[in-house]
Amino acid sequence: MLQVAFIRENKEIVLKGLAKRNFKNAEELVDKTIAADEERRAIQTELDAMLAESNKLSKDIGMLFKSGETQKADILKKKTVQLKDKSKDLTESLQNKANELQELLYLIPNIPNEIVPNGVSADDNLTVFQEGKIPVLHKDALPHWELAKKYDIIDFELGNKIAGAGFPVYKGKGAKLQRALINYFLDKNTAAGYDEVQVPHLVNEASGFGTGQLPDKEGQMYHDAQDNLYLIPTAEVPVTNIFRDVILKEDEFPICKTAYTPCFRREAGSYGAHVRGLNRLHQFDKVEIVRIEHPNNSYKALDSMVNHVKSILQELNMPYRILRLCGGDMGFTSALTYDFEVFSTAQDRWLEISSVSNFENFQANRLKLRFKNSEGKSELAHTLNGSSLALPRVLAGLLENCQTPEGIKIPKVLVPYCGFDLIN
RNA sequence: GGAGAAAUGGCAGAGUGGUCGAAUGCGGCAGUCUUGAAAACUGUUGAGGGUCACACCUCCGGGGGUUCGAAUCCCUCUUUCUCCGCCA
Repeated sequence: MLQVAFIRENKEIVLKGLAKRNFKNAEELVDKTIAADEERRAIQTELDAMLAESNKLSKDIGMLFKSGETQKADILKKKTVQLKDKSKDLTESLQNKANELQELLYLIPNIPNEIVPNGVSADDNLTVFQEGKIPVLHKDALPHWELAKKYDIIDFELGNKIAGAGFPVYKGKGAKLQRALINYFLDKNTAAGYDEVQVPHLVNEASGFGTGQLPDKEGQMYHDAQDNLYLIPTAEVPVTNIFRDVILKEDEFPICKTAYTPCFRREAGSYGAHVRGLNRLHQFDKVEIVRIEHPNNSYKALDSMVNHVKSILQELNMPYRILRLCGGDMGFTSALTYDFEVFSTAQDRWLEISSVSNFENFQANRLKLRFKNSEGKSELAHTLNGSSLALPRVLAGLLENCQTPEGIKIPKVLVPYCGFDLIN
């Protein structure tokens, strides 16, 4: 969430940013927020004055008791009782106002970076880079869900039986290829300086709020009501929350973490051909990279993350492109996002396999993730994350693009991880 | 799951109803001394709100209560430790 002080002092910038997101009724919301903040501070000031008086009286009473002047003390007691009633009311209205303000702040998305293109939908995203040769496949080439069946490496029906749609079972070489990809990605990430961590796959409510999945994406997460825990939709949640309520020293930057986790998404409302096979799942594997950065360095860090993901796709020899998301297609919490898409030759379309974002201090504000700056003051850090990489669509692209009449040729870099170079 | 103990500032650790945002030690930072460093000495050192700046307010695991007044008493939740039970 944005800082109230920032909104108060930069209303025009905020409105301009929201306009880029095609955000409806922006000015009304911003004005309401600023008003709520002003009211909150007014109440706070009034309450503070009352408490100050009450504190002073209590001290006086203490002294009077000590010196034995109990009658005088009793008179003061009566006064404080009155004050207490009033301050109780004020405390309540302060709480209400603070909650109201909080609710309003939760509704305001992050301000897009200058270079975010205008636009309303995915069609308006800007292709900033493209690389890799799109292979010409033999005429009997198949989409990955057919290949999965043909070689018996992924069983969607079996997953249906055990859990439901969107929970595939990987078998044999398919399962091993999954494991190979995970290890390969983790090795690449750690070689690039990201510390590997293993984190919980369930998180509490505070963590959900910390990274912004709550309250706005409540319905997208699986929720265990009994213990009030959420299955993570991405490793971003537990990994970034490592730094919730943390004040870093300036020399601790940069913080670079990588984690493999399964990801769980309800994907309520998805349907159609675009969710076939591995295209959209309720459970999938992903290796994530997360960085905590000094504000001065976060965009440099974003570039380096983009280059890192590039290098992986180059090694895998996959045709891919990089999109700079437009205002209308960007996530709620992001200031700048680059999506990576792999071309799926048999489906003749691009599949999103990675999303790399700078959240600036939007998440940090909720997380209370700060650092001591050179003046010794606490300042919000910047958070970034990206997939490096999400498995299912990499696998889909790989199966489709690497198919030959003899079978699926495994990219060279993966062979040491799999122990085989052909699926047939 | 049962029984007991505990949770205080970066860390250790005092504080059981009144000038306590909190002794003391360590650590950190700044200075003195030194060619430099160490040692020693001196000072400084939590977070948030608020203010032009002060003042002032809130916070001693979370929430609630008693009281004129709570780190301190009561209730509750969470977490940690010890013992027992169960167990990959």
